[in-house]
Amino acid sequence: MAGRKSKRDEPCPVARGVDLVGERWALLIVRDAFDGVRRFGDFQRSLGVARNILADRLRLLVEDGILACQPASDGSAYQEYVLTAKGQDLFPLIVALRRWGELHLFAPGEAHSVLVRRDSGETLGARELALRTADGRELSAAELQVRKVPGRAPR
Amino acid sequence: MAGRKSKRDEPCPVARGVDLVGERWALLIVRDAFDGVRRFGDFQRSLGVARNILADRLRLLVEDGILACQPASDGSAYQEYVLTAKGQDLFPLIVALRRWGELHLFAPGEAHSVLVRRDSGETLGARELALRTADGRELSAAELQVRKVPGRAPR
DNA sequence: CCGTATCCATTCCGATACTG
DNA sequence: CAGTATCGGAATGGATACGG
Repeated sequence: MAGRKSKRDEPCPVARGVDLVGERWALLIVRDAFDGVRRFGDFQRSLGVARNILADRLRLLVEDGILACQPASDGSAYQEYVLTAKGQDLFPLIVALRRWGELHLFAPGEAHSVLVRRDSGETLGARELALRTADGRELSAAELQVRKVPGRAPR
Repeated sequence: MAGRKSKRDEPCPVARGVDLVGERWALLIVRDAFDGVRRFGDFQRSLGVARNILADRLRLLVEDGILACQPASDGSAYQEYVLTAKGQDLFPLIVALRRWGELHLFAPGEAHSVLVRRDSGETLGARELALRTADGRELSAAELQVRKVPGRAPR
């Protein structure tokens, strides 16, 4: 008579998204995957998560098409986990979370990891990581609004 | 000897962010707040969450400085919950999640809520909701990289 | 209408032992 | 090294009753 309620059928993309990646480990695993981590043990050491939990989360992410499970790349007889196209599309989400964290979750001057350009090494701070229209103007919450699906029950 | 481990001291802004808003209800409450929801009962009906859980999450979000608890705006003798500046800065995160959901979590042609411009009513689809540099070019994962904090134990 | 308090089931998580 | 199995404790979530 308890337990979580699935939002897989909600008409709001945010709600469905939370259902898949709104869990404490999912986004951190994806973050590590963007960082180049592929092996079970490397995820485990990087995250400090219990192995059973990690195995379960990896399985779920593969089920949801966010990670793919490949036989191996080096000689190892084991699996490696890489981002699918769907998983790679989570990049802006990770960046948005990073930006918010940089802005609000560190004391002034406190050190944190940063995004840099792979070629030039140039650091991208919060200013450069904004949500913009094609003409480079920042999108603000004030000018936007959600239009709900008409023919749906309110809940 | 179990329970969750806090990531409040991690040097990665993503990890710290997950610690605050990486929970099943937090982002949905924030989403509703962007939608103009302010009252306890309205959150409750919109989310379908148990009242004790909602009260707890609202309290946490206020503690974390994401929501502010104001005495009232109409005559009601009760509270209302509005986004602080820190909370409003979560907008790009919500949008990124929405974009990903729109792209990957709906069947072709399936209806979902959309973002529209408040003035013109123009719909903003996934194409318009990208992460861009100031000159309007999309930022891709391939060209970026995370530089970790040097003087930290790998954990 | 707005919350708080309590109860119970389920889920989550960490530690550890175990198998290949 | 890469997982699986199991256990106990903690957190989560839903229902409901209660008081302001």
